[in-house]
Amino acid sequence: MNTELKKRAPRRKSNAISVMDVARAAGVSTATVSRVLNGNGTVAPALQDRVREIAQNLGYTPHAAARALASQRSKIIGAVIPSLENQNFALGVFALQKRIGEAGYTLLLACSYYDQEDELKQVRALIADGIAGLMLVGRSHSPALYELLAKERIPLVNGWTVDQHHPYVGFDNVAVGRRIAEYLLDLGHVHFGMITQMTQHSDRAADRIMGVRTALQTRGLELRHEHLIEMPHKIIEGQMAMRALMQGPVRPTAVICGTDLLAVGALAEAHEAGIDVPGELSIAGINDIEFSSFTTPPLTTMRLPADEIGTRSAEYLLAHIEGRPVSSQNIVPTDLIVRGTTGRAPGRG
Amino acid sequence: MNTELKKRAPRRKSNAISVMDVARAAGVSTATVSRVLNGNGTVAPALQDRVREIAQNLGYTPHAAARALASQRSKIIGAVIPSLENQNFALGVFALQKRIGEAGYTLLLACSYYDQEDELKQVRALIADGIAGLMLVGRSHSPALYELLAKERIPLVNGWTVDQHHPYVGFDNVAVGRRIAEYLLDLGHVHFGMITQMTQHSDRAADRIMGVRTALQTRGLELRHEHLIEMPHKIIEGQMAMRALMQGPVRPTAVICGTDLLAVGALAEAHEAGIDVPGELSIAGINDIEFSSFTTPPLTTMRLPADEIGTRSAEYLLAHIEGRPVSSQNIVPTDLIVRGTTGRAPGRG
DNA sequence: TTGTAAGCGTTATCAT
DNA sequence: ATGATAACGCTTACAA
Repeated sequence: MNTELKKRAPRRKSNAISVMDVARAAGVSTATVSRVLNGNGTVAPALQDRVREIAQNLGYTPHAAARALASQRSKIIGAVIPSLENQNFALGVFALQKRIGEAGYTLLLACSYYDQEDELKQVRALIADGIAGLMLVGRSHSPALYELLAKERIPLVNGWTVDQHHPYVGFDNVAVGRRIAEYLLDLGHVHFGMITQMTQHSDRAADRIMGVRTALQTRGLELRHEHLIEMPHKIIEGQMAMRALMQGPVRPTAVICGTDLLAVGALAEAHEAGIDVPGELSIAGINDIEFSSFTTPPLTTMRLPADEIGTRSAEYLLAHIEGRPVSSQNIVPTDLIVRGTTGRAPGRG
Repeated sequence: MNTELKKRAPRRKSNAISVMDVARAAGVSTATVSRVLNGNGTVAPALQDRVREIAQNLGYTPHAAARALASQRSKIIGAVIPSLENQNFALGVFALQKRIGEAGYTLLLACSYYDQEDELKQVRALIADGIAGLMLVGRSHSPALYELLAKERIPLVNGWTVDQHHPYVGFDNVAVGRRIAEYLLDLGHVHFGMITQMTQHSDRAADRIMGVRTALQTRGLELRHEHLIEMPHKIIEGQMAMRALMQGPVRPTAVICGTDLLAVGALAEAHEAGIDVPGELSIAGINDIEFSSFTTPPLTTMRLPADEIGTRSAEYLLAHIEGRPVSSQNIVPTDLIVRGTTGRAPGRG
């Protein structure tokens, strides 16, 4: 039997500073360095300071992959949003990133393009990358996705929605729809139109429609089928939708738009068509984007604090990861912002 | 000497499927599985198919951290942008994410908040996470950042700019400023104002100002000190700036805004002040955001294709990582979009 | 309190 | 063409 050591060419190593380098420089073991830098274990205060200083001077940054592999946890949080084109989500992600960054976590970001299968694929990739937590948008996700997350024990939070079965940070989109509809009903409107994003891709849009419908039904009114138009989420599509709405036999006097972006398009069409807003026609949006204060007239809308959703989602995830107690139900406040595009129904003034 | 095996409590393992599981199920070694899945090495075609199928059926996803550790490379690309509030950057990141996603990479996203030190910190974190490539915005970065990247041999691309010393995907912001100024000069304007973002935080803003200045000087004109206003990047700030501009002794007849967002604010102020645009005053933006087609009148601006910057940055990075040849200089086309907010100088019509 | 070394899930080297 | 196994950089169970 051969007892000599097998020799083998060393593998290509990164030229970065490692725990070994720090340990050697400090005259201690790698275990001690690790303990100091991770704040667990017990190391004499004086030694701690010395190790920390040496690590600092050497410019040591722990290799995240190695750490993740050894400890079976990572400092990466994932988020999958439908699209970054929607500023609402961009702002939410921005706030999320900021908050987790303060806690030493980094953000792995993916987009689902409003598709559940894509979303599942993205989540698989994020899991492979070892995320410690995940933020999603809405509550309609692939069952396989929920299973996967449960199996891997990865904390999840659904944003921009409320959810019976999973932790969430958001608001009740049904209530949002109801609220804006009730406001217009109180203004005497009877004939309603609605322009929304594709409900096929957005449980939020579907909820808002339901809210509007509910409010109308309570007053014995209804949202006529031909007065509900679903469009891709673009200003120009909002304009097209409004044009279609104004060509029907019964013209609505109040048009609720699922988002401000669509409302801006609707408003632009009213302008072009010479329709007086809010004299002849009231238009309302949902979101309160920066722009909405600067349309003419300024847009009446519902304020939905995207940044707060991001921040509180981050806080939920961090707390959950670190084992601190947190509520799984996180309602974020919404507000009706009355500006210039809404008024009493014509002839009810 | 003690020759018995040391026993030790097993460490907490993840319950995910590993190469071992696949290897066992296929009756081969882990090496073979790895070779099949990574497409290197040489494995009999029939075996390849079998292994691939088994891996598929088992739902095997390689552990990214372990892979990164063993292979010293990762499938993660990093990006640090000033802010996600700026839709321009959001769109660029969106395109970048999409393109690298198609190639099996994921996106680690961080924000610098327009601060070089923050940016350096974020890049450090991304490097620790083992990014295979990095996209930054602009060309003004901490020297330490450049050193770090060089030392770690991480490919970098600077977006939204041109750069003498580093790979870039973007356009010459000086030329953009010059172009819009020349257009207005040709319209007979002599008195110019300019509203821009804080140059302190943006080499792009500084470049655009220089471009405007250059154009004016060529015609023997100048941008007066009190006619250049730097503001945070908000619509309302654009409005404030315009108000200030209109209160001075010499009122400009043409105001160039560093971004469309500022231009929207400026336009709103002109409206409120009862100033006729473009009769009395021409206003131009830079960016061509979706909104700019829907202001009244629609905004004249420079089109800067953010999505193309993202896509081409992704392509540069991927090519570089995979050792394919690519150009380090990537100019993206910009266009003057003449719409309704600009016209001949008053009295020159 | 500190050190030793096993083990995390892969890849890549060497042997067969 | 395939298998055995060292090595990747770190954390942590256990020994000292």
